[in-house]
Amino acid sequence: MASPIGYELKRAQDALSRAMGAALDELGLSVPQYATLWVLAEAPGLSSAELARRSFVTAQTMNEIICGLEGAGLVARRPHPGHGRIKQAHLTAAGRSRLGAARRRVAAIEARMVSGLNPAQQRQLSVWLGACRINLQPLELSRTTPRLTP
Amino acid sequence: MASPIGYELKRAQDALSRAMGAALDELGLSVPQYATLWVLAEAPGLSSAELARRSFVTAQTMNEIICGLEGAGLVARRPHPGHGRIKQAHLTAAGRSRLGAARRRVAAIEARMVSGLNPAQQRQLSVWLGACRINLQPLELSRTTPRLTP
DNA sequence: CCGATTTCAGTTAAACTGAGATAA
DNA sequence: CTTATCTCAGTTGAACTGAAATCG
Repeated sequence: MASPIGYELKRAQDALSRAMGAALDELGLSVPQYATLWVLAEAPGLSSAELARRSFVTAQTMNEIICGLEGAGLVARRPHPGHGRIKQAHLTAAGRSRLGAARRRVAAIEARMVSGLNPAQQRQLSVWLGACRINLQPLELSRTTPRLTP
Repeated sequence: MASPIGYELKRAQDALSRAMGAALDELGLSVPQYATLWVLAEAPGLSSAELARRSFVTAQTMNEIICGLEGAGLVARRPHPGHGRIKQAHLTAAGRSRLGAARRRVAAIEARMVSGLNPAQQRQLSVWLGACRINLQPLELSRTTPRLTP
């Protein structure tokens, strides 16, 4: 057990998180904000609650993230037509532009991170990481998808 | 860019961190405390400052971790003979026993995490993760090893 | 005086739980 | 009445910076 795989995983993610944080900070974005813009670009009109579910955080946490983005003018929210309580979020023009800049920076960092691996190896690494996550999920499956055990 | 590798990395580490946190919590340990016990078992007698360097945190953060471990009776510290200010930390009998129990739980979690991979693939994954970390380091190299640019 | 170690105090980022108001 | 959404308020864990005391 010279250097456990969990240790390598944590160190690698720490390094990525730091690099992304520094790059996004220059754009006035936090990592959670970037992640939320990313989800919202692919699924416009989601509610805060739905965004929270897809990002694996609580509704309160997502509310804080969304409020920050709204205050910065990157996201706008409108009441759902015919369902007054729900607020649908979507990117503003500024939000799309900022996300584009952030994407480019993050893509450059990720490219540097896997620069020693060829495309097939990069795919393999991604697949293995996905398998690791899934292997660990069962124990907390009831927390993230409570609907399966009603 | 369907599912970026950085996303997979973060999700996998999140899952591992949650699983470890839950398992260690039952033993009254936090993840940083476990990591410190681990380092200390392999290098007894280290000072807080040296432990901080090896764990990539500030001396203040390590002080908090060590004080927690000392208060729980898992670590004891004695003044360095002939160097009054330095306190050398080492595991107590209780600390060694607790670390053993924690190790077994963590090993079980890591084994489950990579359960779909054969030993060669596990080694490959570990190597790639190490490469990812190193590829990201140069930009913050001056922070973790300031001695290289005096 | 300088450098390293320890430690007190305050702060931050990012999550959390609790609780309340509202709408379907 | 129940359930889901949104949001205010407080808390937590784990990091950080600043600053002070001590030792060699």
